[in-house]
Amino acid sequence: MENGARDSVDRHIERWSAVLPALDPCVEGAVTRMSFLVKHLKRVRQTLLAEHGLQNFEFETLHALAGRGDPYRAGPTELAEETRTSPAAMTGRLDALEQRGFVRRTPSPTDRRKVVVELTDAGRQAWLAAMSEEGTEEQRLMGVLTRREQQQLADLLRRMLLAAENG
Amino acid sequence: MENGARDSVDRHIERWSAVLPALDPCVEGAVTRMSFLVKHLKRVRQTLLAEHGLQNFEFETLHALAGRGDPYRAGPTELAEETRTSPAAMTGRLDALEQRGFVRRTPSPTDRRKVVVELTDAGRQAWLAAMSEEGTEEQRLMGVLTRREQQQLADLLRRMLLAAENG
DNA sequence: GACGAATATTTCGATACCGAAATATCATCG
DNA sequence: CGATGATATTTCGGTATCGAAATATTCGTC
Repeated sequence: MENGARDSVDRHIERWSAVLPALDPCVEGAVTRMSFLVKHLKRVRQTLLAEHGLQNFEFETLHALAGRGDPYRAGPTELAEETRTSPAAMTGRLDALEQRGFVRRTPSPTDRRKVVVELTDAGRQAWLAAMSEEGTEEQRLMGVLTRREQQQLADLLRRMLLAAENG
Repeated sequence: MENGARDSVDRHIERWSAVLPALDPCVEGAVTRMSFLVKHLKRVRQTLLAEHGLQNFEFETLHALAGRGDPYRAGPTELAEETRTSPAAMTGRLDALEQRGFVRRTPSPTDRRKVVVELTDAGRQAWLAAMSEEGTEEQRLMGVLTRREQQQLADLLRRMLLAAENG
């Protein structure tokens, strides 16, 4: 056995261990790999989305909004939390999306501080079109794992995320 | 059993499944959790580093340089690849670090196109000081897993990263 | 009902980042 | 040797992002 090949992070860690023996290879390795995988997926998705005339942040926002289900509505603050961005950034995102006609901003009838962001038909179509190819690279990478391993991975990450979210 | 609590991603996916049944909860869940965990760690690290007067990108660059081992030298391109940033971004990073006296840029004696970036003593001390607290949150999150599970996680991620790196 | 705290959104200034072009140097090969 | 392509780094223009301040509205409470 021990069929596994070494990746770039293994090489990193080997060097680091010589410099700082206290470093935990397990922790450092997992965290660094997550960071690299996320950056990789972001890059690939960016080029894929470009063919559909969408930016990364545009798709992410449409995705969050589409995930709300019918009717596709949410407040800017909810969307900011859902996508882990700042409220200020979400204002900029919505400005761009509204200008393209993908979302509509209307004042809330019950609370005049609030704004209701709604996905337009054009926005939903843009999301669906991008969605068709979106996820290809994710599936390719996850595809190297068995179904059971995919489940294991999701479970391990869920426990970590719970620790992150519950302070 | 089934002790596990639901996280924010589980709630996302439940909504999405109603909208788009073709969605693979396993893939989507793992990827989204990685993205959120990375963002979370970045935020926490940023506040920790601020107490040491360091920015996130400064630490990341010093970290990559320190990881080279003695003598702490590398070219801008190597550092850019190692940190998964663009060469243009690395130029900006090095400008900032050089101005603070944490790195030194000298022309390569063998190839006049190249630049040798070297960690100064001040840079190494700044890295070490930040390193003491750095990794606290990483260890807290990884700490919810057993040692064996941590190893499993690192192994699963390694296989995915290998798929990403090998086209 | 009025006043202060809390909430929701936007504006503002600053900045780290990226892609593409520019610049300079090296390597290859006829 | 000279030309062409590859490599290394920087510059440039544009932009998505952030923290903090500004603005507007609602809530709690006395």
